[in-house]
Amino acid sequence: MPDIFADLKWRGLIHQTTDDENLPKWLAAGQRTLYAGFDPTATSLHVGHLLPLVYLRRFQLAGHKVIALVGGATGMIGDPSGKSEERNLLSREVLEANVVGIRQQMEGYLDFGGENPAILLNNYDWMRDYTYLEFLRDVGKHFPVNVMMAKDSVRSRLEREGAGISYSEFSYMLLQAYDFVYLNRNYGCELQIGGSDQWGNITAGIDLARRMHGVQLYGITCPLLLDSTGKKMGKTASGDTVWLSPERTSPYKFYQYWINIADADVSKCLRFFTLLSHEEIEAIEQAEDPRVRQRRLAEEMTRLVHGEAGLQRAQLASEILFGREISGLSDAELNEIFADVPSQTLPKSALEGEGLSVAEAFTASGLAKSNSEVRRTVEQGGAYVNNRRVPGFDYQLTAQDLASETVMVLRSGKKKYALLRFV
RNA sequence: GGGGGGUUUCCCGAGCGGUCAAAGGGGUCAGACUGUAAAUCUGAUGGCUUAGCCUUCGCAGGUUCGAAUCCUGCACCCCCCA
Repeated sequence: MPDIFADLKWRGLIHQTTDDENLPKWLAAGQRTLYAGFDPTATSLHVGHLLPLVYLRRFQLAGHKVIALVGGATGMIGDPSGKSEERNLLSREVLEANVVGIRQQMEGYLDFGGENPAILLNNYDWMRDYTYLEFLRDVGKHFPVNVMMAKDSVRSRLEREGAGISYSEFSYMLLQAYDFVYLNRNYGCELQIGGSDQWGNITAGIDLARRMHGVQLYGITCPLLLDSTGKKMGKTASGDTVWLSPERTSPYKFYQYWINIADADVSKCLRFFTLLSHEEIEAIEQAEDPRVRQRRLAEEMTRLVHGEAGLQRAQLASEILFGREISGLSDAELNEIFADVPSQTLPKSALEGEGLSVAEAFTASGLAKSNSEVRRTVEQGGAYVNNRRVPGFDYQLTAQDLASETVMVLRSGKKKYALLRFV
């Protein structure tokens, strides 16, 4: 059995463990069962979820049994960990849709077939029929309030002026603690992994198991995903969340996200997210051309999330988009390459006669909000049509400026593209 | 309840009767350099039919040839006293 603990350590993926001494040996001694929980706060997972997901995958590949738990029940309450303010409750319908979406995505990352299949569970299944009275007697009885108050997630809220915490969020940890105990009883699960903000919830589960059944469980937390400037990762430069579903974040944008990872963070990302071996990663880190690191990272990540076909598409699009003048391509090719780029449709007649002013074209495409903005961009040399710089604000676009039969490719600055279709 | 201070363009923050679309910083955008980086440098940053015009300085009125600047009322915020 491969030494999973040493691997995690090498990758910098161990933040804390509940038993530094025995955990490595215990893991090395045989197949263990572990779980990680996922909050169904949206219909899709995002880059932030990838860390625990790949974490589970690593364990699975090392021969351990993994459980991915979707929090259909816990999501109804909301985990206060790492949140500075009380959260709004999600409606039941939204939650159900989210659970469905997330379950589907999980299938892409873990192997649910084969010799050592992963297990996918939803805690709503065992919490649904648990009555309040029974729960208080079985579980609540084992939680000293003074201990609960001391947990980071609760204390930081109480200390924060004007924040406070509701009773429901306060008792969230009981639910997660009980999940662990339930999984232990029914699936032999003995280890929980999560982000460092999950420490309080994980130890709550370990305490509960000891009190209820006298068993010893374990926990490992991984570091929070912060970049070198201390900001949470997983957002594009413009602040959009990087989702794992191609509908929400196109393979092209996803690929671009990783290509644009800062030098200071690229090593960490390679270690955290990819399944590449230590030797491979070290070789990449020492490559002559520093861009190899980002390219390789983007390649691995896009292949993992969007498959080989998605990667091909993203790479082709990137090549064209950051290349020279766009010409000699057909509608079909352009539509393929720019599948992810926002587009607007205008009547063909707009290009006739005088033609279409640059101002109209750029505002219609959504690349600029006002004519003044277009004027500025053009005057500063940042406006392009088919990757050719627009010579002046007075320039009129005609059928001559089409990149293919009906498509015109507009660009503002270095990276922002939009398509205009003329029909 | 009494007294004082505040509310400015995306944010912070100057301005205290005309030279104010409003200093400075941050952010953002664009350009150069580069590696589709970082750092740096340059420029831009209310709108428009752009040498000009129009709308902005909490809200509503007023004084004045002219108001972000003065007066009145209202709303919200902060501080001090009770």
